[in-house]
Amino acid sequence: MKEQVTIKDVAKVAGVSTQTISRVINDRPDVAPNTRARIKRIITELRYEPNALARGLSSGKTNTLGVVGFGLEYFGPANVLTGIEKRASECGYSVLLALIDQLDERNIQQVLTRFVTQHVIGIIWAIPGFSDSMSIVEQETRELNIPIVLLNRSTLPQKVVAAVDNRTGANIATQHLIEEGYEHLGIICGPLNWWEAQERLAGWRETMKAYNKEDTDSWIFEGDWGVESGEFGFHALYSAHPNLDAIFVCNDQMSLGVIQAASRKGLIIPKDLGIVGFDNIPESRFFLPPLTTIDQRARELGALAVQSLNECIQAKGNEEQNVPSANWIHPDLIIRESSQRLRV
Amino acid sequence: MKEQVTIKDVAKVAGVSTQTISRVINDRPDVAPNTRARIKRIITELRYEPNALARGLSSGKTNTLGVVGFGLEYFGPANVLTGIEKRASECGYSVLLALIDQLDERNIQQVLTRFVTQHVIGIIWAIPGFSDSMSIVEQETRELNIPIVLLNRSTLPQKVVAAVDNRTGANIATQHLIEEGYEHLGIICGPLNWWEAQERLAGWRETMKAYNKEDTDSWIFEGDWGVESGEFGFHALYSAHPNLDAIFVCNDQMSLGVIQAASRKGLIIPKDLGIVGFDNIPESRFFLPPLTTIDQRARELGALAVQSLNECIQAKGNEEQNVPSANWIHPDLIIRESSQRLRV
DNA sequence: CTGTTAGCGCATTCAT
DNA sequence: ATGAATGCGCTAACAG
Repeated sequence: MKEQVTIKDVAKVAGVSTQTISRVINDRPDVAPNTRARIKRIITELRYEPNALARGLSSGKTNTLGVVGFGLEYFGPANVLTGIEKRASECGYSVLLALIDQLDERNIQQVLTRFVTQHVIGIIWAIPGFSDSMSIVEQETRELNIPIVLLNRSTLPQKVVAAVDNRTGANIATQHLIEEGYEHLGIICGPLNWWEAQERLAGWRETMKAYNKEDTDSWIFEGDWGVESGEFGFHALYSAHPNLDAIFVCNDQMSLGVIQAASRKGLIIPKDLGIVGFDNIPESRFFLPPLTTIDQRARELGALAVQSLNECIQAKGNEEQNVPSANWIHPDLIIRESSQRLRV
Repeated sequence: MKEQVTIKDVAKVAGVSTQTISRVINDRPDVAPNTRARIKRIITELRYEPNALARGLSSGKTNTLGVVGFGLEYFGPANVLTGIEKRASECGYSVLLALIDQLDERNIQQVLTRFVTQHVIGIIWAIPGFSDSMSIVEQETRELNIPIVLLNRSTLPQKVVAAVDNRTGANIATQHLIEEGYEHLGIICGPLNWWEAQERLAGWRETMKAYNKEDTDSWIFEGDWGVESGEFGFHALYSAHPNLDAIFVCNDQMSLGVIQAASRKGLIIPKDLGIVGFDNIPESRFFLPPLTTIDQRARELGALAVQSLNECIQAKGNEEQNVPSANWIHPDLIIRESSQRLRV
């Protein structure tokens, strides 16, 4: 039973008061240089580690961030979390993780309560923005008085949001297809109660309009992010429009379904059908053919979230000014074979 | 600025001492039923939530688990973490997450120190067992006096390990191929400094031997889990053994590489080449052809880890008996088209 | 069944 | 530049 070394033990050995030790471990300026050095030496010798609980209780501040996550089995969310953890630990924060699968009020309250009792100093809400859940989240977090950053959702008054610029991503993808010479473009989008799916669809529409391709409604298929819905989507669009020659597929899983369904129909990709996906999952590079796709840079989104949260935390110390803002990650187009008609 | 409601406030309103409140929130038996009910009512009315920091400091125990993870961008680890978080929150634990990418001594110490200062009540070490890192981990965690469960690695004296039974998984996979009538089996395994890769190879060898297929060394290719190494592996094995008719590929990513390389060579799967993978990633169901694979049940492994840890924690309270043990998850064979020669 | 006393390890506020 | 006193919110140990 290794007894814990406390600030008192260090003080006793150093022959000073506990306050001085406290000053040293908090890097306060008002300690004599040689005293500080001596104390630091003793601290390492004794292997003293400050008790985070006591610190938190006494100061009213912890160095713990609460992170609410969703769907870690998917590539994007898992990478966001990785980015969050990395940057957080770089900033000296610990990460308290809560995963949610159902966004009902009870779950949300439970998670937030846990965070409050643990006195996290900030919260990152890394849950996809479902249109039907906005109000609950907003309501529950409003009274919290803990800085919070929301990820990948529409902006909210008084809230800080960090997100991938899905709309621009869709612009880039669509434009790329058009510039490769494809003329009859469809889209297979995600479930439209997801903010991300809405944005990608909107971006596609914008670009289509910019190229004078209006009247696009019958060229839209709403999938569910799964491989199978890519297959369904392809069949639906292709049978409605036999002249279909390109599809912007709003994630890589569904793209896989499209590739397979189209190949079975005898279509050659990219000659007969151009495809651009979204996500850049590791496998997409090895699809047949390799998939052109949009890289979300999810890890960087995670880092950005911590960054933004950190600013809120600092700002809170200075003034009671919780600067609401939106911070965007600009996605990248990764060009591979599935969209390159010109090169064939 | 919402002031925190404390146990004192509740006590004052209830007209009792803080001790009684403490007893109620800790579900101690020695409180009069109606007093308890009254206090509970007041607690909800006042929206009182106990301060976890104060509790931890005072009692010397927290309800926080430390989890060290690795490679969340892969399906297995992400699912293990999901399983951990779910079961942990069911058991009333909070999860403190630390991610590591490099297993050097500094990183390990840093993570463990963070956990110690936060006074976690148990640790789950969800890092793949690399043969070269065993000693460090063992050494660093030996003095810790915090219950710890290690995941997916060889057993260690005095330590609790929870793992997928990779060897049996490989047995099942290999046996399945043989029973489907394949005769000339190769294996593409993972990096052999991974415990999991070693076990799968060992399982394959066991079964091969059981079917009187000895002298297998030239039928082994060591990959790196990536899609490309599946391609390499196939080419290497196929050129060395043109009569190769089946491969046990030790993860699904590499299986994808094999499928593609073999298809390009004109081989028909499963007629000319049978393939069994490992992991059961969501995409594997949609490979061409759909992949027969071993499901690790990673989520259940995560749950099992929490379970085991919980037992350690309880045991520690009762006696100083830290029962070392090994807890196994039995993997499942998922039969799909890629291995079914008989049905063709 | 309930209350009193003491203290967990540290930071804050005032001294000096 | 350093120290003494006080309290953060809660629980443990004892008393009654």
